[in-house]
Amino acid sequence: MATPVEAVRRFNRFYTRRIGVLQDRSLYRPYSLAEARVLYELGHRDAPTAGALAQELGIDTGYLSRILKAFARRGLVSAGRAPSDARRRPLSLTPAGKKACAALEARSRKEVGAMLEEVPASARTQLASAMAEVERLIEKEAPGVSLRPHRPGDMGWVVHRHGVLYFREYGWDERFEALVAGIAKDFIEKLDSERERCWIAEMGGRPVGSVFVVQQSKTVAKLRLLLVEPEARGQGLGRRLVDECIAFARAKGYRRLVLWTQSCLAAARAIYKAAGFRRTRTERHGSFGYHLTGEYWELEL
Amino acid sequence: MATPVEAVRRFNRFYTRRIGVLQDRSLYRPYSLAEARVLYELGHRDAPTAGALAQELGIDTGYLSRILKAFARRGLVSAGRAPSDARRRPLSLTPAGKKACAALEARSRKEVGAMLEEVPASARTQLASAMAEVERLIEKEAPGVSLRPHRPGDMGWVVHRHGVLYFREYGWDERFEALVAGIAKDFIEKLDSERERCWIAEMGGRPVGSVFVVQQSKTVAKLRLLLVEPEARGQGLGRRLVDECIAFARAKGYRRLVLWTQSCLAAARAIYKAAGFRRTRTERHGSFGYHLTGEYWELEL
DNA sequence: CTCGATACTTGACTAAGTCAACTATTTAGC
DNA sequence: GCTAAATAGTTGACTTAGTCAAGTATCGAG
Repeated sequence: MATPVEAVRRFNRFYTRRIGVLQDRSLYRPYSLAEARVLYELGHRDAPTAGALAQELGIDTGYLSRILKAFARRGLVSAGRAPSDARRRPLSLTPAGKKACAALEARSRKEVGAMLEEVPASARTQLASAMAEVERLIEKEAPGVSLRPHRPGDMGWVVHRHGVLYFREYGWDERFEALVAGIAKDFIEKLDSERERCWIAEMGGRPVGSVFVVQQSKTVAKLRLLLVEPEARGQGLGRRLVDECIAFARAKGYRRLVLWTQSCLAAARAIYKAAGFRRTRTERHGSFGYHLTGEYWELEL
Repeated sequence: MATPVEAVRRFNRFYTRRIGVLQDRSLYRPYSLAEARVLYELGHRDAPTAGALAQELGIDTGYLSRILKAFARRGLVSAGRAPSDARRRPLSLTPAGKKACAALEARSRKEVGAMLEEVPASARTQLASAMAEVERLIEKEAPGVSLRPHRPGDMGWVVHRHGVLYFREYGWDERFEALVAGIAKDFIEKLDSERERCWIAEMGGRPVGSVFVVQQSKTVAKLRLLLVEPEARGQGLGRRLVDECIAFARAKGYRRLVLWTQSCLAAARAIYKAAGFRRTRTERHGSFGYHLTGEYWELEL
């Protein structure tokens, strides 16, 4: 795959062409593309001023002024007056303007619909969500991360991502993934929902992290399957997940929170250490195709 | 989420604006956007004719002719002559033209790079792949489906998608997902790679289906976890996966291929039936939050 | 009340893009 | 091999789109 810069440039070329095709002049008749965009904005916002429109659409104010004048002449828009500032002229569509806007929209919808006919039906929603993703990624700040309890599909996600990431980052083979699958299975089948819990971290509607607390004995809880996706790292999510577990274990009256990890998992170990865990024991073992050193950590609550 | 048509329209508005910003006139100086696009194409294709360029870029031939003439005057392009057809004039950049093209590209790269600075680093590759996906979905036919053996991450994917899809389509809760996780775990841990197998169906680089064959006894193989993603349905993939299993079971000398399914899974049952399986027994049970009728099917090999 | 912004308009212009008619050549039909 | 239709590209005459800077009206701060 090319670098992001090249990928974006490629996409720009592609979409410039595509928009050119989609925005054939004749589609907007009797309006120009700029006019059509203005009409659209007027139909979808609440009495904007000329300046706001110019900024939103990125067009010259002089040009816009002329377009609006032409619209006014044709009886499509009427300019009110702002109560507080007589320079501002809040614009709104007249009934005729609304009709023109609706007609234009209908045509656009039809045109896009025709284009979508070419796309296999199954791919259309994929297309919609890929487009939404592009927009989200360009436009918005990284969306906030929220935690939620697990729901159907999440156990599989946890297994899947453990499998992929530990293979990619440490080379661990499917046996590790199978271990995780077993833990996930047991979690669901033996779940005591009063004393055990799973948190899924979500960012922009997709999971980016997980952690589990399960009961090891009446007084000892065990933290398991802490995972943070690469794209969500470096913002304290791991720590947040661990803190959630600690608070939960305390609230439920456990006396100790324990966990098992590997010496090579530096990021996770740093989190445990910072959260107050102590290493109690280490143990060499050969698993998932490697020689590993397992570590037992615990935290008195 | 809106309909695909609305989503595409929204994206068009969004990207029109974005491209407008990105394609500020001054960026291409001393060329116009159209000139820059022509220059780019000239630099990246092998002696195209004017007609080919016009078609590729979707611009008027007359306009293009003028642009090319201006380029020729500035010594950026030279038109050769096609050996077979004297009307065609294969175009190529002179060294000066190549230099101009490279300069333009460098500027574009810099500009896009600056824009990408605003996007969190972790999101950049996501952006690139979302863009590639949009392009792929619009442009290309649905890519072909291929089968491959499993690799790390696949077991989790199988669990995940079973969890999500059976919940969405039939309401089955996490206990079903846990059952699948157990099957996946056992598959890896007890795998006899000579007599057992998993196939993952891939479309455009992402998994869209699965099926497993495991050994039940020396002479009996069992087909499990047949799954086809909604986007890949309706093109015989389910049948293809089942056929793969049958061929494998035959090749390995099994005498019978059996499977367990549910009466409500109409699509799967139809596939089994068409492949020659017979139902041998049914059994009511309550699982995953529903009253279900399990069915045992088998095929003499 | 004055000065410097702000919101919008206007005049004068250039660049961009379109359309149809034109030349030169090729291809297909007879 | 000649002619008509088709194709590749060019040109002239035009419209539209977009820019820039100067202009008017109004506002807010001192």
